[in-house]
Amino acid sequence: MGRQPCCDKVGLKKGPWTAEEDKKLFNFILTNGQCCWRAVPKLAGLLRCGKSCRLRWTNYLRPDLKRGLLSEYEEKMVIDLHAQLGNRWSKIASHLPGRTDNEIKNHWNTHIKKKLRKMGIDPLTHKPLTTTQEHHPQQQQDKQKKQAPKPGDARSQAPKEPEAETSLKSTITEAKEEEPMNNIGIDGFCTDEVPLIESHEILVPNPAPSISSSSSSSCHSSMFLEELQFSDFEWPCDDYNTSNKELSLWDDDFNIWDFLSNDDTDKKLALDSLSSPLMQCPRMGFDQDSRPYQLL
DNA sequence: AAGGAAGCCAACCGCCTAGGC
DNA sequence: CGCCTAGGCGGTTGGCTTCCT
Repeated sequence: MGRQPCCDKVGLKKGPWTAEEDKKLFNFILTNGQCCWRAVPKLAGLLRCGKSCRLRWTNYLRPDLKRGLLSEYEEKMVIDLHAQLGNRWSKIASHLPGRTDNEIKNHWNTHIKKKLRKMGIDPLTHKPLTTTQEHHPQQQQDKQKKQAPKPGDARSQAPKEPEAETSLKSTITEAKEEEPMNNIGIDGFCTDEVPLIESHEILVPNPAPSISSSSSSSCHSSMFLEELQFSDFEWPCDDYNTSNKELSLWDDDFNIWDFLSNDDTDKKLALDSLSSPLMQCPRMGFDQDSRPYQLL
């Protein structure tokens, strides 16, 4: 017996998300947080399956996502991490704040693989290609696939977790040292400044002592959450195309960090609540000076 | 300029695993 | 222990864009 589908597929919408759907999902998650994805579409008034909603949120709507091409530094990180972790995209993504596993996987398949081959490096093994490999890369890949333990698994290609994690730190440190100072983020928020904090080290800063911990309540900022729902914000509905490039949440017209930048502590508090367990969005938070930081 | 080919990437599918109940 | 769900993953698809002829 197979598993039950994640949802009743009859009458559910598939394909590209519309601006309206995005808005519904975004607002729903903002007000209710992430919980029980199966129930989300129903409660949010969407004709989508829960899995689709989850993917849309994690891959596109999450406020802490970076958009755009991977920087050279990020590419280098991906290559290094891939050499150590194999095709464990989520693990790799967890070391690149604001990037999703899908995004990294796509970038790997479309850009990095080619780049490495061009450089004479086998993207699978990260070792120099032999002459025959260079001439028949695809053939070689197929061969390697057949020799590989069992599909699925990339997991088996990679060394076991602890070793990988240990050697990883040196690689990351190394890569960080080489990173040029060219990726100052919006409003001076530099992604380089993102502390590499383990999950157990995550603290939820509370800039305004008078307000209870963001993790304990979601209601203290409800009015600001309302504001965060962008009720006045113009969502490009009609001409919203499938590649979603017009969606301006993160583009020049509107950026979540821009939204934070105008020294409005209340807004920051509201968004702080988004980084609380309620939102289960542990990559985002604010430091003592109310400067945003992202967590791994 | 037009049309086909190639590239890109969001989204989906099916399967697996982990964890909660 | 078994069931269910979320999350993770590899592989794939399909629509849009860009490139090439």
